[in-house]
Amino acid sequence: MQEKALELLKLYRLRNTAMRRQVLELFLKAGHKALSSSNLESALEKTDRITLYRTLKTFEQKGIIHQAIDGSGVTKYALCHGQCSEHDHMDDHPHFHCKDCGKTICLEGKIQNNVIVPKGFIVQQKHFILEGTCSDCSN
Amino acid sequence: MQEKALELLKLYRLRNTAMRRQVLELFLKAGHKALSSSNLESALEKTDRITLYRTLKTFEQKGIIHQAIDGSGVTKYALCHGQCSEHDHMDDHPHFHCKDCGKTICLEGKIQNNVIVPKGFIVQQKHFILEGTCSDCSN
DNA sequence: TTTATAAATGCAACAATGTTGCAAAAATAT
DNA sequence: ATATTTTTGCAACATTGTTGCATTTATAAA
Repeated sequence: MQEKALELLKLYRLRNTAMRRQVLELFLKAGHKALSSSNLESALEKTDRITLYRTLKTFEQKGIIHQAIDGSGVTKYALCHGQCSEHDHMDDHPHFHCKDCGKTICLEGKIQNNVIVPKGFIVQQKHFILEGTCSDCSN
Repeated sequence: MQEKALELLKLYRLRNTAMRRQVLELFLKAGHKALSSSNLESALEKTDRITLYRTLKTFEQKGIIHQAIDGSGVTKYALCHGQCSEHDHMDDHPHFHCKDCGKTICLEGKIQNNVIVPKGFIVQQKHFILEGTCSDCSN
């Protein structure tokens, strides 16, 4: 995991700092699960909220992580497993949000768009959120 | 508009107060456009943020308005034009969010769900957000 | 290996959004 | 007109997020 984190930082030409390494490792460990700022904060040893926010913004801009919109009101991020690039996120997959535990995960598959928008409306991005109960909570 | 507002308050057995009347009138005027707390606040003469939040919560619980999730991080509400009832929102229509002006509107049509969720996951609600440029901003 | 420089951090200070408890005020029922 | 229930408005607080600026750190250059 540590090697992978360092690799990614090098790949995206980002300086190797303690915060970036740790945050990246947490995202790698989380896999398809989205993490909020407070999630990360409690998992980190040394925490500076401001630096964390800036780290997340940097990672998002580079295309390492993407916002997982789940309607919870909390901003969450997940690793870009696909082919996201700088300023061009390709995360057109659905997100599942568990009402019980609050967890959000990235689902497989592309979002299909069969929505007809009124004249003059230009669609640039789509978000599909499924809300319900996850496998951990449904037992 | 005033009559309609009073009618709705009576229908849902809510006391006729200045705040509720005004907020309801603003929603009726907005039609399919979603309004945020701050949107409403600046449109209201006499404003108490706390009372406004409580009013919105009450209206939502009664099924008069529904949250229009748009990924902006700001909670927005729109009138339930369909057949929402107490604690059972039927607002399964897509929402359009304009990146330029920040406006969010309710679109016609039902959300179609062709997403396959992993085993053990139970879907209760769906949200479809289209992001882009609205007709007012695309000219 | 030391030094220069560019980038990132950590702090204070602030803004927006949202919640709870409680006394006072207002709306409806009697 | 009065009693009762609901709603309001206030203080106080919590969370999430942002900006400016001096200090520190990571990397590049000598």
